[in-house]
Order: sequence, then structure tokens, then C-alpha cells
Amino acid sequence: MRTGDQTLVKQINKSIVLTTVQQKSPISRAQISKDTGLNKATVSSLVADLLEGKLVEEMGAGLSNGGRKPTMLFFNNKAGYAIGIDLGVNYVLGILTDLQGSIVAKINEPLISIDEGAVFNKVEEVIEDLTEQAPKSAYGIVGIGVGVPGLIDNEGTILFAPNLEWKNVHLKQHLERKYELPVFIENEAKAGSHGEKRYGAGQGVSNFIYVSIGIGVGAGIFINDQLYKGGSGISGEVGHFTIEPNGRKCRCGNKGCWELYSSEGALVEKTAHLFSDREEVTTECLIAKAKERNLEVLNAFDQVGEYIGIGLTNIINIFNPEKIIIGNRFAELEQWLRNPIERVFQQRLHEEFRDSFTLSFSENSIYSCALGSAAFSIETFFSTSRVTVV
Amino acid sequence: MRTGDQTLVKQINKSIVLTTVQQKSPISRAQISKDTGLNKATVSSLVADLLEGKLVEEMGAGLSNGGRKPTMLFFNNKAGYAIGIDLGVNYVLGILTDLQGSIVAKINEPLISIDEGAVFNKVEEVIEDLTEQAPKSAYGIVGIGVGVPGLIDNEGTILFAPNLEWKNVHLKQHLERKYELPVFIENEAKAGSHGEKRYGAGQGVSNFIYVSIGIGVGAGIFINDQLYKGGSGISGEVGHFTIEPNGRKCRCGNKGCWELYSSEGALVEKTAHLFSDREEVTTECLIAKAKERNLEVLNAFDQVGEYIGIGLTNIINIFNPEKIIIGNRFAELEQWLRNPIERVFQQRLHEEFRDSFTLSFSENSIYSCALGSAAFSIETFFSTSRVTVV
DNA sequence: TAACTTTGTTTAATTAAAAAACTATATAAT
DNA sequence: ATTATATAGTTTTTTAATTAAACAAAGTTA
Repeated sequence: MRTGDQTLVKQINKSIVLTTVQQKSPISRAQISKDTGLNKATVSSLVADLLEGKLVEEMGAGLSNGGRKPTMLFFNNKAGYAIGIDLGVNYVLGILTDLQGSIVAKINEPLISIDEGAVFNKVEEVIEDLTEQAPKSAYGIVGIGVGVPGLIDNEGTILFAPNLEWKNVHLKQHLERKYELPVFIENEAKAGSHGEKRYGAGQGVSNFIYVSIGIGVGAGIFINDQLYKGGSGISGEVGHFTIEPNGRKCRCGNKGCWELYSSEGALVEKTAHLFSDREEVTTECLIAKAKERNLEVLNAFDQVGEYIGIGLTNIINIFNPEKIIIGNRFAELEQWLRNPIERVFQQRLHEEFRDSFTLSFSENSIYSCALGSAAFSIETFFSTSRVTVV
Repeated sequence: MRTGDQTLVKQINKSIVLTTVQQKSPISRAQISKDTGLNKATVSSLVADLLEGKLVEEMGAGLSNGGRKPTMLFFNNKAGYAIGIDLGVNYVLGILTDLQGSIVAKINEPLISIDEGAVFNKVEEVIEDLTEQAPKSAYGIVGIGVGVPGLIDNEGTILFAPNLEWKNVHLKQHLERKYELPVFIENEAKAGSHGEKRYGAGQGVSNFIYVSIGIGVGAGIFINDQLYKGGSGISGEVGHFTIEPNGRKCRCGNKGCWELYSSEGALVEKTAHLFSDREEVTTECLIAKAKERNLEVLNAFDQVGEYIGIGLTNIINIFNPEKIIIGNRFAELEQWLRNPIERVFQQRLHEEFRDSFTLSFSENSIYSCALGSAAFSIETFFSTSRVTVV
């Protein structure tokens, strides 16, 4: 339990000033004082600290407002860099971002084997490649975040990753020892939701659910502007909602799970007969066929869209969110999915819920997960480094 | 946005000291200092404030620990009283509690009519009866809380109460004007969850879901020790989970809602043929028959229990809670429901979830909702009154 | 050119916590 | 009994932060 003292006060105010600069840059000390309600003298003192910490810089005089010209300040997004990795089932997507979340380098490596050692090597290769590309900066690489499709506990252990066939994998410790940097391992949907919160459709939204639909279905839950991880870190397994109590067996042990009817797998099943080789069916080629107005593919999208809608009504009934964001591979399917989903909403949602939220699709394309993973590092850097802690 | 200053620090610390006294009473100043990490001098100063505010009192010397005897302090639970009301479909249950949540008076009035005016009159009758019974105290009645079975928005308006056949009812304004006291209207399940958090099975549990099962099914969601209300205040409508996509029509508009299979209504339907008059079937007489080992009733309990289990697996998959608490009328059915529910958990939950939570039944019997409603007033009193605000 | 504005710093006042010194009151050992 | 030691709680002093007020610097406007 933390008690109140002067250091707490300073931490709070310093963080307010830094956030204000980040959001409203370029901005003067006087304007920060007006916007935040902090006294001019307090702002000057805190800005001096931030200048010394290299997180804020002066950029000369601005335009006069009828008196002395203000000194404009801006957030030094190049004071450090973060690495974010989206560890997929058949790829490793890595990005290097500045402290503002802008991508300054990226690399996408295919994964041939899902063997633990082989994947670890590939991840290290990506990390080292990005590290080399990082420009010189005051703080260097501030951390590494990795999004993984699986159950991750509160200590960052990968408990279970079905599609990678992993159990109890300690990637976090491995990378921390090797690179001596803060490492964050998080579930792919949780990382993606974080990416949307900071840099996408979740900005300014306090309560939203990011639903990642790809090979599986998972969710990242934002409540009161915070990612909700769950009692042991494994919240958001909405793919295993029971939608059909006597439906098909799912490999999770349950029957009739939502993701059996609403994921890439469901699409493939419905359309496999259109292709000579089942292995060849990908979301990309289905999109191609849908654009040619192939009726069977359009029907498959519509049917899968209906099931997605049914699961989303469950989410809406329980969370009453301000927004639902659909991410991962299905983020590209908006033009085919929005109609059936909204049809189901009309049919199945009580009227008080119907206009209580908006339905969006991911704004960061394939980068939500990697961006969110990088952002874990950036936030921890801000809250624990000597920069903001007194 | 609140900035940091000395008043904030004092508020935080005063609240810490008060909470410590509430939880560990009787306790000395020295012990508070050790437990909280606050300096002895700081504790003395804050305790002086709380003594002046009548929230804390001295009760003479305690036993020596090898030196000067400590002056023991205790929380003055009689400094004020709160009214909590559980507004049911056919009853109004009112309680008067002290600031500790102990019930000092109660009254249970049957509701003959669900007409808005008639119900308002009955509620006022209950409030006035309880007010008269309140002992003289420093702060008097600090507020009135009412739990209602329906959708309540963030302003306390009753948007929709199906079983009362109400729409857009402004009970809050009505009572505030009449009694000039803070009034809190909240959904019955949210109020119940709050009751369990403060005084029942939710104490010390940060993340739990209270599932109220009676005529309908609703949930109160506690996340990070806070009640989550949702974007517009109507979260927790788990009764309208789609469990059977092609099931029976629900009056909410959807088909195959969970509460059609798992509430009192489902029980009545399965057992109505055992009674001459369908109106006579109540949970109470089913309990009586179950105790006589009536096979048909036992089977009904078992089947309903299975469906409850299915809905709970959905809740567990999405929230990964530390605890599930079953409340309202079904809280009395533990001996018949626990088995089928846990059977379903074994069948349908992935192993990582199976031991991640405990299943409990309400500890406050029929008072969860009224207690939680009263507690809304008490907490607001502590956080906004001159007592704790500097 | 004088009057007024705006920006940002400096100085003094205020407040709350914490450390240190101190008083009061015990217990325990001799 | 007396002395040493330990604990409880208050008083005094120190420290660190915000804020208000005064001020200096640098503009604009009439």
C-alpha cells in the first residue's frame, strides 16, 4: 500500500505535464499551466526536470499572443526506442518504434518450424536486427515486448499456446537474461487491444473490447482506461464461449465453442471444396474470390459474420462497452462482415444496447499487436525510470 | 483531471488511517504507524482530525507491550446511519445500517401493485419507518440506496424494468427532492455484488463476478476492487447471453437467452405439472419437495444446474475471475446446484481455468442487495463529506 | 511613446510528512 | 526499591513540494 507524500505529488504532476506535452506539442509553459491548472512556477520547475531528462526539448519562440513570445516545447520522441514483436504461428513480425509509437523500422520473417529453439532463434535474430537499426539516443532500447497467441500468466510465462504446441515456455526470462532489458510477454489479443488503445481506434475510449479474429478468437478488455488481465492473467478467452451446447468438440475440451463457427477455420471449412488443395485456402485468396463476387464465398462470409454477431451480442450484454474493435486478420473483412453482424445486432440486442456502442475495425492493420507490445515497454519506461520517478 | 497537491496527500493518508482503524479496531496510534508505514507524528495528527470528526473514538488504555500502555482507538460505527432498499417485484425490503454495515433495523413490506405511484408510496413508507428508528447520531442518515431489477443508466434513471413494467422512471430525483439526502439507484445485481464485496464472500477479492439468479439472471462485475458499471451503466446482462442460437424467443428480442434455461422460470416450467396451480410454484416449495427427495424436482435442479454451469463457463473464459458468487434466491440452492455446475466445469473448462477460481454462494442471504445499496451511501459519505476531505 | 499583455522566473508563504528529540509510562532485571 | 530498558505518543525542527505574489523580460496596441 502506497501512502501519500511529496514524491507522489511530484510524480503525478510530472506525469501530467509530460502527457500534456506529448498530446499538445508544440506547447508553451504558460499554456500547460492553463490547461492543467498547475501554477506557472510549478510547471516551470517540472519542465526543467523533464528537459534535464531529455524527454522534452525547447524549439525556440512561438507566435506572440499580445505579449512576450512563448518558448515552445515538444516531446522528444527520439530519446529512446522500443521493440515490439508479433509472434505468429508462421511468422515473426518485429517493429522498432520511437517513444511516440511511430514505426521506424520493421522486419517480417517467416517461421518454418514451431520448435521452441527454432522460434527463439528467429526472435533473437529479429531483435538483433532491429537493435542495429536503432539510432543513437539518450536511453537506447527501453524494452522488448512480445505478443504470443496463447495463455500467458501474470509472471509472463507462456502457459499454453495451442497453435505453437507450447506448454510452460519461459521466453521472458530467456530474453531478459540475454539482452538485460525489461521484457514483456503478453497474449496476442491483449497486446493488440493495447495497440489500438494507444495508437488506433481505442484512443480516448475508456471501455472497449478488442476482438482478435484469426486462426483463433481472443479478446483484449479495456476497462477504465486499463487493460484487464484477469485473476491469473488469462482473461479474454471469448473464443471458448459456448454458443452451441451440443455442437462440435473443440480441442479446449468444450463443445460448440464460438471460434469453431467464427474464425478462419470456419471460413476454410465452408469453402474448402472450391480449392484443389485445402492447405491453399487463406483469407487472402478468399478476399480475392469475394471481390470477384463468388457467391459461395460471399455466403460463407455472411454465415460466419452472423456467428460473429451472436458472440459479440454476448460481449455487449456483459460489458456494455463504448466500442467493439475487430482486429487481426478479420480486420480486412469489414465490407463483408459489417452487414451480417449489424443484422444480428438488430435481431438480438435489446434496444437500450443497440446505440450504446460503435463497431470498428482495427486502424493499425497488421501492426496492432506489435505496436501494443512495444507500448508496454514505453509505458513502463515512463512510469519507472529515473525520468519520472523522483 | 486532478493535479497533485498537499490536500490530495492528506486525503489519501487520512483514508488509509480510517480504513486501518475500521479493519483492525481496536488499534493504537503506534500500531497504525507500523501497519501503514506512516510516521508516528503523521498518524497522531490525522487521528486528531478523525477524533474531531467523530468517526474515531478513544476507548482507554490497552495492554502494555513492555512499555507505556497504548491508547486504543475504535471506529465509531454509530456516527451515522444509511438506508438500503431492495425493491423486488413483489416486496420492498428495507434495512437501516450503521456505518459499518451492521443491520440495526429492517422492514419487509409486500408489494401488491407494480404501479409506479403505488410502489413509490410503499418505498417512502419504508424510508420513513426506518428513519424514525434511527438513533440520534453525529451525522444522522447519510444517504439512501435502492436496488432495482432493471437497467439503470449512469444518472440513476431506471431505463427499463421488465418485471415492474417500468420505463424511464426517475425515482432518484423524486427521493432526493423529498428527503434532501444523497440517493443512489442501482441495478439489483450490481447492488448485490457490492454487498458481497463489503460484507460477504467478496471481501478481499479484487476480481469477482456476482451472478444474481432469481426471476431473471444478472451480474455484478468487480474488477480491481471496483464495481464496473459499463459505458452507459448497463453492464452485466448475462441473462441474455445466447446459449441456444435457435432456442425459444426471449422477451428481450433475442432467441435462446441463458436465463430462459437457468432461472426460476425454467425451474417452474419443468415442475409445474406437479402442482395443481402453476401460480403456486415457488422456489421455497421446490426446496421442500427436494428435501423429500422428489425425483422430478431433483432432476429439474440438476438440469437447470447444468445450464447455469454452461453460462458460468462463458463468464470464466472471458473474465478469468478469482471468484464466482451465486446470489439472490438461488443462493439457497447450493446443495443441489453445486454438483451439476462443477460437473460442467470439469467437462467444459480448459485445465488452466479449472483451478483458477472458487465457486461460492452469497453469504448475506437475502440481504446482499439492500446491504450493497446502503454501502453506496456510506462510501460516498466517507469520500465526499468534510470528514475525509480536507 | 506610453500603456497594457503575456511569458517565465524569483521570492516568500503555506502545508503536510518525516526525523529527531523529548515526555510519559510501562516492564524487567538487579 | 532502584535502575535499565522498552513502548507510546507529542513537540519541535527539517525538508520538499505547491502556490501566490512580485518582478523582469519581451511583446503588442492605441
